Amino acid sequence: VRSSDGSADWPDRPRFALAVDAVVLTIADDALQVLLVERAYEPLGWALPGGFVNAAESLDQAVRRELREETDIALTHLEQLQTYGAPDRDPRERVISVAYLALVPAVGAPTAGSDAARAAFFTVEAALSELPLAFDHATILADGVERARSKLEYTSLATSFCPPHFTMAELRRVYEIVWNERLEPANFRRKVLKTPGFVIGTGRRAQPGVEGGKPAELYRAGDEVVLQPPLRRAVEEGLN
Amino acid sequence: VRSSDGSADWPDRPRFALAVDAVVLTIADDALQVLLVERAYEPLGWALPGGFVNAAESLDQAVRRELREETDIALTHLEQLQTYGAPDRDPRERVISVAYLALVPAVGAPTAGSDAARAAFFTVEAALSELPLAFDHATILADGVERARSKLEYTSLATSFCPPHFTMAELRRVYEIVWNERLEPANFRRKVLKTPGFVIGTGRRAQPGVEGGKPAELYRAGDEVVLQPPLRRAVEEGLN
DNA sequence: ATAATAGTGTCTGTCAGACAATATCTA
DNA sequence: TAGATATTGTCTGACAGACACTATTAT
Repeated sequence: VRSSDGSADWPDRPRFALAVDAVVLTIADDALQVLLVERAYEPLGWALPGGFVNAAESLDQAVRRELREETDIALTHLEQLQTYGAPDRDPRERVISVAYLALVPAVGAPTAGSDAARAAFFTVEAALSELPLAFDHATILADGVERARSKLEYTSLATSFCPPHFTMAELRRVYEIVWNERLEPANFRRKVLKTPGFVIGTGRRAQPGVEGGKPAELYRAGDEVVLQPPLRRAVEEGLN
Repeated sequence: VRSSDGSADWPDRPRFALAVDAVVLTIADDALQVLLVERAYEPLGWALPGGFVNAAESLDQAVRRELREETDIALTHLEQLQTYGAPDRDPRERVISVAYLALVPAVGAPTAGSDAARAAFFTVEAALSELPLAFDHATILADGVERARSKLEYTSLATSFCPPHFTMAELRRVYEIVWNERLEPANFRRKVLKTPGFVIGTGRRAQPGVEGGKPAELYRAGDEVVLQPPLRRAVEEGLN
């Protein structure tokens, strides 16, 4: 063992191709959706957006660069997920992939930008059960969704799915969709408002829907904050 | 963007040296300790154990191989922590490091095995404040300790620090040392025993200490289980 | 008996689940 | 007005913190 390296005169260490891949989640049409791109080269099919890391850029820079080419959406949250390095995960050559989790507010089309062959949001359910995802991307996606689910429990991360101004019902809907479980509006509101910094009330109110109803107060996201104690989801179920 | 690769006829992608480094934590002398090795090559000094990944092995295999050369302790827990890839984190050449967190029961000497120049356990406090750790290993260590601290809250991971048979006081002591905070014995016991699968009672009892006292029941670790709701530590404090 | 450690019982405050009641909008 | 959604209030059970009390060992 040579604690992370040999000596300077050991240039014969193996080198690896290094990629970043992103699980970009959003909420649209009352469902949790993930951004996928259609591959232009073999193996064809749908895959997570990503690409190879350049020689001089950091991993964060690499994933932001790749996503900027995919979509012009502002990433409201980006965190490293895990690194996948099974020797045969790419059939042609060994590729190490550093996976990221990104959350974006609901938005229209993925603005198939620049050289993207095709990019589109799919429901997570469809991506995992109907599409054959390339490489080990189904595993990465499942891990990303599980990370998002569990971080909603103990952080205020859910606001990353929301637009700049949102109502309490919209925020609650995020939880209900991600957890696939119904939450009591009154109790949810109490918990969110009792957590300092989770949301910040603007004075304004939303337009009532077409059905009428009392106009809801508009909030904006606070700093990311830890919920102590956490919000709790019932049981394991749903996908993955 | 080319979804994680270009084409098969694009062999000009950059290649990177890939290392695994491990934060190996244990509890000894009433303190949280970390395994460090003394580097045999420049830059000299102490570092986390680790080494370069071979061309055909998985990341898990690589870290287990490197640790087997360091110590013959059975790893009771091993999980991937995060990947560190800042372009200048190694002064000589760019090296991507996949960091792992390992927990081992208290044990004697680190059995400086095989080609290890020198290996020893240091208290985390000393490693972070007194030693200059090589590369970004201080950051990795701090991240590993924080991961361990937070996973004690919501999983039964603490048993990984214990020998095959342990008393409730020993398990509680793990929490007190890692969190640097005193826990109420009665309440701790109630919480642990009320969580199905956290510990399994053996019929046996420990030898009373030299001071006497009622012999404590011996338990062994159950499967890793999620604490719902979690055990709670008071506030952020201590190291990191 | 006394000291020391293990283990039990119990009171109390906090908080989440359930749900009733009130407020404010549209049609 | 009725219908819909937002918001407030309240009752209750689960559970953690605090701490007194009992049990079993050594000296």
